[in-house]
Amino acid sequence: MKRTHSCGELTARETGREVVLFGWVHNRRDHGGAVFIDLRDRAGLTQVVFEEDAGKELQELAHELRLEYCIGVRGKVVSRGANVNPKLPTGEVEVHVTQAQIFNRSETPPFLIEDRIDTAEEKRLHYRYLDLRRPAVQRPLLLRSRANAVTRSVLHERGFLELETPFLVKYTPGGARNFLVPARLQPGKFYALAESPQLFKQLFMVAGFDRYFQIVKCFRDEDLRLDRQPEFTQIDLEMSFVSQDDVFAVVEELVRALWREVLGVEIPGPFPRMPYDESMREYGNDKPDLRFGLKHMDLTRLLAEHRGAGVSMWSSFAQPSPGQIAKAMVVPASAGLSRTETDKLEEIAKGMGAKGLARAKVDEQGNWTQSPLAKSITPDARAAINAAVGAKPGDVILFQFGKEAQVHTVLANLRLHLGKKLGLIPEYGPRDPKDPASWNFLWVVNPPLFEFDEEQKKYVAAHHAFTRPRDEDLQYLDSDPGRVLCHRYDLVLNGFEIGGGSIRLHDPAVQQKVFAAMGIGPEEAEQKFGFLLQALRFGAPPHGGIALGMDRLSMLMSASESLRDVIPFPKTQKGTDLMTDAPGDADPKQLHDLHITSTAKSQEKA
RNA sequence: GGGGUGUUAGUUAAGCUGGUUAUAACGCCGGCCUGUCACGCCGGAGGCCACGGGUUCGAGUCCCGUACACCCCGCCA
Repeated sequence: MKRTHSCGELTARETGREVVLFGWVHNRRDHGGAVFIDLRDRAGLTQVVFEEDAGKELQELAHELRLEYCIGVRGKVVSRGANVNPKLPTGEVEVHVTQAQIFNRSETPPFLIEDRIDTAEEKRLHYRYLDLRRPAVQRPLLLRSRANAVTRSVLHERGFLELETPFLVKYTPGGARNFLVPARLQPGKFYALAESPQLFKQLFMVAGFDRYFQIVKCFRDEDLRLDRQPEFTQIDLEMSFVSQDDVFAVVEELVRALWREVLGVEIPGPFPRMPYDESMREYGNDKPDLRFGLKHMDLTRLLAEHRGAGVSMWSSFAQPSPGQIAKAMVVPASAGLSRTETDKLEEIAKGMGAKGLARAKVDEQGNWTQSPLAKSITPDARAAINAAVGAKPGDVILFQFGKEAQVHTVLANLRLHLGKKLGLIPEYGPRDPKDPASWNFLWVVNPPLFEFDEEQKKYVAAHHAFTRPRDEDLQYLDSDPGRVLCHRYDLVLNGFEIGGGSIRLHDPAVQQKVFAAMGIGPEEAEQKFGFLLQALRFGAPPHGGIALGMDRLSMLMSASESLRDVIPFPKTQKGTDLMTDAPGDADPKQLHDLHITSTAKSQEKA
């Protein structure tokens, strides 16, 4: 038998034709006489019928069929007349079997292969090849395949060359933790798995390739999250002789083509931009979800003006102290937040390291109730805060104060939590994938070049050491490095960072100053980044680029709940593969060949 | 490293303030049934209640620990 059609394509047009279908038994309805089988393949379902008068042999075979048997049938396409099944695209017809073959029987599957996925993810991952049979599990992967095709097409069209870079690279300090690979041929030495092609793509620019892209795996040995896997895929690109606007133009064209070709949605451009500083100030992170409000208000200066406002836990705010801030967020009266619910918010805040969650409910007179602050707050300060945050009667004001990063983490997450709880945004995914307004794209631009490392008591690169400072900030490189902003940009979609990049620093003189600001001398720089620094001295062109997270893009486009849903064989939060049981043990011979000794406590062998 | 949620037939769940035989649906097995499409009807099998301790006359239920999965903080662009 040779397959003539898929299980998703037969319609009334094929009536009367003899066809051969291959697939899996999706469902069976055995009436003793006639046996109905829903035959499934990637393309869909077709009802095939073993009729009572089909002959003894066929009848016996039909009764033998069980779920997930892999079979082939030859038969005639027949109109279902009055028995049309409107739920199936192929519901107008059925195939009356004249010949059938069982290619392979199946054990009873551990879960049903159906669209409704309520099986524990642990189980699904253990039998991932069965889980992947589910049409609903296949759908995001089909979408991703399409996105790959569109990406290649758009970028090739725009003159980008698809060039490959090594995975086995030299470890470079800073940034994400690398996976290490022992080098058998060089005893005691290690490769690192590339966390990104960053340095190599810059070398492509030095080499004059002008425009490079790659859909490429990256590896980072960091803790996992809903949107983070240890190996993931980036659409990585780099361009010579470009400004930030040039990069944005290409990326917006690519992203809009993806939404147009894959989802059939026309996203308006250009995408809005927001300074990093504004994002941190109003949303507490660098990837704000602008589909809803609940902005944060900074009260640090106000508290200083009111000498701590009479509240003992705010007394340290009477004098401004670096790194310490006070912020508030207003939950509108319309949210109808109960006291219990507010208490629960405090638990969430504490879970994120907050000491507590001071809050105040504003009454008709502007007084505060249900609040530990109510007694001590000075009336002046209360009125000033009410005015600053725009609180109306019935509103609840939530406060966080202390270390800047801590305050931002807590308030940013509370904002997201409330956005979902109050129904301002869905739990996950876009409200309506077909509605352009459900997709909030945003460029977050011009973050600081350096951040101050409290532990090392010095400035370190916020991104990497080769990001170009803004020209107007070059004057502060020596005097006030923290003030220098740079040509770094992140693309944000619905609160997820889906891409990030920068215009690179190609001027050796400025580069030297940047290193100096971080306390890195010429020798140390040479030792850490030697080959790149050397390359930049041979007439390197101005260049810049970006990397887009293909997994996150696919997750968002397919309205999936997790990155795992767009990766065929994902890892668990502890980095294991429940199907293959990776990572596994290495035997002593292997370790010996690799010149490796394990210091891990030896595990009991079964 | 830390916080939270969960773990009961193959699967998904119920199981109350601890009480003697741990339920249901789907799946599975057997039988019956020409028109079903979540087919139907009759019968049946199937449990280390995640694991290890403890409290108790008695633990699926309460307590402690461990493992695993998920979400989050730290970490990570």
